[in-house]
Amino acid sequence: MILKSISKLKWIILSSLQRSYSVTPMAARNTGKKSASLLDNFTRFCYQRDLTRAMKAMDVMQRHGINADCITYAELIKCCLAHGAVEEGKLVHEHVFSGRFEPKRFLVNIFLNMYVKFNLLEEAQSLFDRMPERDVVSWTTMISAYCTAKMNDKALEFLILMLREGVRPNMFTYSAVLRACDSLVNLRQVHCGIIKVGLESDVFVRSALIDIYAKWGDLRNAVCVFNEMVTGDLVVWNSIIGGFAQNSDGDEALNLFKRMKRAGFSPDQSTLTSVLRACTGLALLELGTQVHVHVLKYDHDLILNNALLDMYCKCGSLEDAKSVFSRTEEKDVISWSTMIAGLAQNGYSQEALKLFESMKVSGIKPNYITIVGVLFACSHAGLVEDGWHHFRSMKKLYGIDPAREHYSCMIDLLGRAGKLDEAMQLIQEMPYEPDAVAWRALLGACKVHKNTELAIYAAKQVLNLDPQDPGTHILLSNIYANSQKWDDVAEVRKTMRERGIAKEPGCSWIEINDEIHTFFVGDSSHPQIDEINRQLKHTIHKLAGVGYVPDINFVLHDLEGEQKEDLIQYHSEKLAIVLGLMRLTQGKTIRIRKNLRICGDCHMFAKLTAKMEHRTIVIRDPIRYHHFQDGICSCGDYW
DNA sequence: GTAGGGTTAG
Repeated sequence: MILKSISKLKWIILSSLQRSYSVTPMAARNTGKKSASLLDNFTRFCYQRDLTRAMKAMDVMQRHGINADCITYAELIKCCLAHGAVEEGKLVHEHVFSGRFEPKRFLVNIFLNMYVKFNLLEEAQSLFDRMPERDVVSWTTMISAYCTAKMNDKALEFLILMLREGVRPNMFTYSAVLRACDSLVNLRQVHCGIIKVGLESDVFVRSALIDIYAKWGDLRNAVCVFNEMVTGDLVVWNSIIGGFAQNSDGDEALNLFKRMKRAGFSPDQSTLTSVLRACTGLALLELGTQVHVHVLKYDHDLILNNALLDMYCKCGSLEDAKSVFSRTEEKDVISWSTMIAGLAQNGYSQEALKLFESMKVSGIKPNYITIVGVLFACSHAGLVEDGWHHFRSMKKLYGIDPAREHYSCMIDLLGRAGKLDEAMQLIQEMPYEPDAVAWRALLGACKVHKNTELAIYAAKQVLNLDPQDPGTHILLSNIYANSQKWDDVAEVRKTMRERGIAKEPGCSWIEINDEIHTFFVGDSSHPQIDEINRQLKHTIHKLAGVGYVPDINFVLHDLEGEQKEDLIQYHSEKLAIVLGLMRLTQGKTIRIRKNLRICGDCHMFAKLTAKMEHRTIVIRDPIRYHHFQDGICSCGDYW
């Protein structure tokens, strides 16, 4: 009833205005005044970002056939974008295009951009197709849209089309289109184009180039682009630091971070996230904790907090991780997955599984990475049935198809439980071609459960898929040696020589008072090495009293590639443990990071030392975490 | 009016 009255009233006003418009000059002047005030109001509402009133004013203008200027409409679109008002945006589009009013090209570009921002790619494309003239902004908007939609081919095709139409791409176009380069080949082609038009020095283009080279693992070229930096820019620094951090070169990421600070730049959220990632990779808890202080400034940055959480988890500092996790108010799937995997990797399987239940209660949907963490937890707790349950129901409950990674987890789980036949069966039945990860999982199981025959088979499969893997070559050679198959040993060594595969030297490092102490096997370069050796002998002697016998039969467990003549007592982690005992105050956890898998003897050494010295020792190898406490290890002697 | 950098597994 009320609505009817309003529309009737509107009709009366409108018709009276229309009538008066064509009657007398005086009335026309009045109407002119009315239009002016309508326009005035409309303009004011647009600039005030008052969407509701602006839309009402536009409605009246529509009925009067009045149009504002393009700049005001542009303001209104900004207002729609700010409010996420899709329908209103469409109405403005209709209004502007409905009369005899001809919008300037920049306004059409703004509508184009609006559709892109609202994820309405089809509408954007249709508007683009109808544009009589398309300038560099129109093309760039479309290219950027296709990049965001990960339609790389389309984005690159548009770059060619625009060049054909004679429109020259600018720095906006190139910084956008670089994201679409999905191989080093097309990246180099686009890079050539950029150099040709002299846009390589633009900071936006430069950071995009560095980023995409790093994403394709070509750090050499990323550094080349970076080194030509003429003007400084934080994002360019962040691109190169992030590039190294993401490519597992934490050392170089941290070096660059120091250089960045010397160059006078203050780190922002993105820098700190990459620095934390570098700390995570290197297991540098002290440095990571120092970064935490700077993170406090960005309390609500979820990405940064997730990186911090992961750093504490991967550095084995679960108390800090839990504290960061509980203080994170708006947890997302990554926060939950990180914490679940962190607990599982550090040996707290039951807690991890409980947290998974809490996650579901909280309403956050697990993703495939979450499930990897859950299966990992089941595997470590020996929960074969629970593992099968999660694996079999993941599709039904969470809509996630089991991926290779999930199969590898299940192979690990079955293998760990000694069910080698079932593990092998799963490899054969999985709907994917088994990869090196799957075979390595089986190999790990064979190693622990001492199934030499299957171990040889699995190792060969790993080497078919990853022919350069030094660890597996050494392991295979050791298995043959153990079985007295000397011809086979010689064959493996020959293959390694031919393929130029060197034994990677074992290396461990420990952080003490901001200093990183690195040890290689049999290393004598450390300034305190004599004292360390004395202490090591002393510790071994004391351990002998509680039953420690150096395990020289470490064949199936020696992944170091350290031959028997290398005295196992000089394995790098032992040196690092001893330095930790000497330099870290009683009660402080000894945390060691190692580049290769820990050997059986060092594992036993760490277990007994932890018990004898009443210390917690955490050794993180490239795959597993080992928390030694009170004579036992969180890995359950399976690694 | 169009553009660049950061988080979870294996």
